[in-house]
Amino acid sequence: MKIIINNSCMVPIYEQIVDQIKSLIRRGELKENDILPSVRSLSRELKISALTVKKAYDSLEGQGFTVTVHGKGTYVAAANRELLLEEQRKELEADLEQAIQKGRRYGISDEEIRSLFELILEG
Amino acid sequence: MKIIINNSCMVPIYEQIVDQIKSLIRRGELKENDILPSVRSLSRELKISALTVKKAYDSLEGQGFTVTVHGKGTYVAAANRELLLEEQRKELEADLEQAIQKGRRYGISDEEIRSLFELILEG
Amino acid sequence: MKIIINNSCMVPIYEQIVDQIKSLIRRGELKENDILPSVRSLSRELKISALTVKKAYDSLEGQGFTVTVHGKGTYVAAANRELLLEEQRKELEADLEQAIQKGRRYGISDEEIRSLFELILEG
Amino acid sequence: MKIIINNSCMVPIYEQIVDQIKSLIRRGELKENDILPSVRSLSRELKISALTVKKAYDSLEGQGFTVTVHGKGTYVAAANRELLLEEQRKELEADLEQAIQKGRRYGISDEEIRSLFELILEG
DNA sequence: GTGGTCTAGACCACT
DNA sequence: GTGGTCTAGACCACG
Repeated sequence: MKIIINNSCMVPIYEQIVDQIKSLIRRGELKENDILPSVRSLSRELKISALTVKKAYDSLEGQGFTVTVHGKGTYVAAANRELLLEEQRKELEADLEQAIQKGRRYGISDEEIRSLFELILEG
Repeated sequence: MKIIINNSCMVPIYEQIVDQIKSLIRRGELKENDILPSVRSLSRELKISALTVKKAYDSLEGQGFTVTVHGKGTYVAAANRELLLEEQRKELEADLEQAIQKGRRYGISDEEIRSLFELILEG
Repeated sequence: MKIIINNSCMVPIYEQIVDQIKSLIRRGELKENDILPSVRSLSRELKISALTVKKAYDSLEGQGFTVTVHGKGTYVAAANRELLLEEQRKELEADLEQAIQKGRRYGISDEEIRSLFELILEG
Repeated sequence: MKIIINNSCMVPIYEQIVDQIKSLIRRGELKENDILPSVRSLSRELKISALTVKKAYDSLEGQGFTVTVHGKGTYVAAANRELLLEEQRKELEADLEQAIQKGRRYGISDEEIRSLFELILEG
């Protein structure tokens, strides 16, 4: 589990965990019936509160991506990777569209928006 | 002052006010030395607490967009177009960066992100 | 009455009026039994609210520098110019001392404080 | 945290808190990454509203002296000595300027003001 | 009338 | 537990 927490960005930690586990499932690095690290071990590994990891796992289970078996652990559910991919793509699309619309409301030209985008993407 | 409060979204009310007043300044609907509605009248109009409006006005003043005169009112500050443009550009940059980072967390390649971006921008 | 209002500084307008009339009395430009401009005329002249002028006159009367005769006007009281001078000097002394002490608390050297003072006085 | 609130003076409570925390940082009693008392605990300790403490903390963060992490607490920011020194110098400058202006409003000559200043500084 | 401060308590999100 | 927002109402100072 190579999960990276960015404490300085404004995305909540539990959401970063959810996003990255979804990504691992989509890419096939986590397959159906694979077991996730325990709440405690992951919290130790990431040096964050166990409650935060728990919140992420709860969210994943609520969305149907995992199944928790009491006393045993949390397992990857029978996931529809295609569906997941489509969902994530749509989420990204929505975010990008919202950003672009905001830029246009601000009177920033499409050319400027594009160059800004490329600047960030290239790093 | 046509300010619209969306209570159902997660953006704080005072921030919605700040954004919309900035927008009015940018679009020239509020000009230098124009007076903003009083804290109390706007709070009455929007049916929200006066403190919430005050918080918005404090934020605007802190960012240099307005000047408050005790006992008189809050006025649009001078020479803020440049400031506003820079500010908005940074805001757009932050939004784009966040979207890109989310895409990467989802394991979507930069190429895919770029093509999605172009699709939205062109479409 | 050459009273100058500085709207941009943080001293309340009514206090500026009080200070300057005290100064006129001290310098002998306003003598015992001289009549002050009416509230209305001074408010017109300074382009400020009549209530603000009234507040200044009330303050002066409260401190014993003027006497108001209903229906006639406001007159300079039998003033003790020496006393006034001493009072104002002490007030200035207190302000300067407080500023110097604050600077020292901040760890700023006397030399720096002095050069800052000279800069402001000359500038 | 030995913060003392003076209810009888006209300086707002939140500003007194801001000033004293800045002072603690300047004197090194609060170092980089130190955590400030929580809003609630300080409000309990000082027997004031939590909102008042929050306003002080917001001000400190706005001025770059602290960093607030949601759900964790408020921490002393890095590299603020320079900032603080500049800030304090400006504060002293404002106080001195105000004193000088008051002296001039009182009709006291610059020479008199200077000699008074020197008297206090040397004395 | 205006803005400035403060209270006491509520509900929410994050850890 | 933490901070973040919001309310409804109070009192003060300035114009």
